[in-house]
Amino acid sequence: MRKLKVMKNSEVAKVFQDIADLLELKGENQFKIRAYQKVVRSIEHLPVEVEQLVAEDKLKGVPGVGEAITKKITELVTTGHLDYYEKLKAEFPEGISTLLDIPSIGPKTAMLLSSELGIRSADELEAAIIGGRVASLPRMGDKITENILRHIQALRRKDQRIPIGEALPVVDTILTRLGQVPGVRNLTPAGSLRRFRETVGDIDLMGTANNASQIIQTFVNLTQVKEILASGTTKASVVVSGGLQVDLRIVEHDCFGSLLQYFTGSQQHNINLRERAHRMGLKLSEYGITNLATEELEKFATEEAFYERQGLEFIPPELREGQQELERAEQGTIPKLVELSDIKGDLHVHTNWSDGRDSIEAMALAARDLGYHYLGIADHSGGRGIAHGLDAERLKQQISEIRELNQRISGIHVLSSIEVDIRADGSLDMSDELLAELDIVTAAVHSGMSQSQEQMTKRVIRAIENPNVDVLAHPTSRLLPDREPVAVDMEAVFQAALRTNTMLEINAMPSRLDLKDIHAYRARELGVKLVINTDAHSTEHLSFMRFGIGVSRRGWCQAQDIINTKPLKEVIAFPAS
DNA sequence: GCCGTTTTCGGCCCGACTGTTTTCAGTCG
Repeated sequence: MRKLKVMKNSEVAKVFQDIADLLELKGENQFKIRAYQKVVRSIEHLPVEVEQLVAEDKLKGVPGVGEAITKKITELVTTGHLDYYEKLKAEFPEGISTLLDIPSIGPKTAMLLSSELGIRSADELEAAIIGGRVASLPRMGDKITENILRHIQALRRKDQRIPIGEALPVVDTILTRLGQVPGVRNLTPAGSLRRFRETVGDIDLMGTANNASQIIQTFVNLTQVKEILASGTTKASVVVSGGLQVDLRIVEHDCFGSLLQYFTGSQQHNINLRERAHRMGLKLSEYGITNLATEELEKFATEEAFYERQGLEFIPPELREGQQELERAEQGTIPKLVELSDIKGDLHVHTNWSDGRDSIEAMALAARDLGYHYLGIADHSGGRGIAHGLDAERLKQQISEIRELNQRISGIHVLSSIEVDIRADGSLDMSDELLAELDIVTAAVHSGMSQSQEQMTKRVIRAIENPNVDVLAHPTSRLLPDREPVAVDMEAVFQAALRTNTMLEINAMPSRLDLKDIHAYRARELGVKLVINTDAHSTEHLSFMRFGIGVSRRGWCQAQDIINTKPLKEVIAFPAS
């Protein structure tokens, strides 16, 4: 029997997002619209394929999915078609919902532009504004049309979300400088950056201070500031080099907890939290908690106190995505998430033996400086010509050099490893005999990435099943922001890893973050062992570990789920068989 | 359209900003 083409979760989510947009244009009940938006976010956070849930009749367990949406999702993934959606689309001129992508344009404005002027795209809108046709419409003054033009031009410049790996260093520099201003306290990022999402749209920084104006002045005068958008007594917005917008808010100390909570989000987390509070007779806002009966406002200096007042355990920012975190906090079963300080070593770094910059010894000493107990040297195998990979002869040489180095240095143990190439047919680019001599074998796909899902899945699983392979590196081979993940059945990969006791890597390189958060979640849930590696190509890259920690925390991982939180003995002994 | 420590019906987060108003609609986070 021929299987229908698999519908990816992102594709299902897009259909429901489109439905929500169209219902907005239609002026439908806003709560119905919100129900669809909630489902979109739920699908985007799903750690398994929607198709699998449909097959197992488990859709009802997904937050925000009730009877009607269960039917629609089922129809969509089983037939590839959704009647309700097609009929809805037919009610509107094609393309009109793309107007909603322009900031400052909502459903009312989009419908007005479409019905009065027949506008269906950003380009048509721009021409209409310049031609003066838009000004004749009600509530369309000069300020509004100029604003729309600005947004259209900004969209063309592709001011979009940037990888967290680019944003975080900028933030570090700014926070270090602001931290030197006397009297400033509690400086911290908020928003998606604090939740450690893989990409961020803009950056929100928060803090408390008695002398707010002094810190605002310091902020807007930073050397990396290219443009000041706003600068007031408690808040400022700037654009830094690279086009990233950074907002700083300085607030009173006594309500910092509720403010930080509010600005950390996510939006869905806040909605769920506020609905719950409402049932308790409380109203939440960024200023604190109001008792609905007495109208009294209670303020909170810390997030811990804010959550505690609602009978909830503290929820780490990485878990605030509006999924199951409130129930867990209510039950007091929020896990103690893995932390950077739990990490005892890095099992995937490169040296100048292949495409790395530094020597084995330099990498080992840098790892020792980080407090690590061990370091795995995993240079490329020869099949990857461009990376100056090792052939059998050079690998043997490297093994003996590492042996010699371990005699000479103390405080860290260097492990002989390799990042062996998985060939197109799933065989490995190094003899089993030689692989067996290594402490750890990491395998990865670097070529033939356009294979079909069936081929790629077979290929990867064949590598996983090789008894010498301990780790599968960057399992989807995606690159942020440009290269899509390869087509591979992740559920099958997880099952194979589980069956063969093979570790899956959370590659911490900011352009990879692979496994990504929801994959880490699913793998952990199934009991697959994970390892967080930096894939460092220089000593500086060892600091990428924090990004892998962020991903694993978003996957609800504890130290016990991550192999490289364990002492050397246990790492070498894994897998037991 | 979803959902339940008040409910299978009647609610559904909350506040700020902006521009266009003369009391507020629309959008955003």
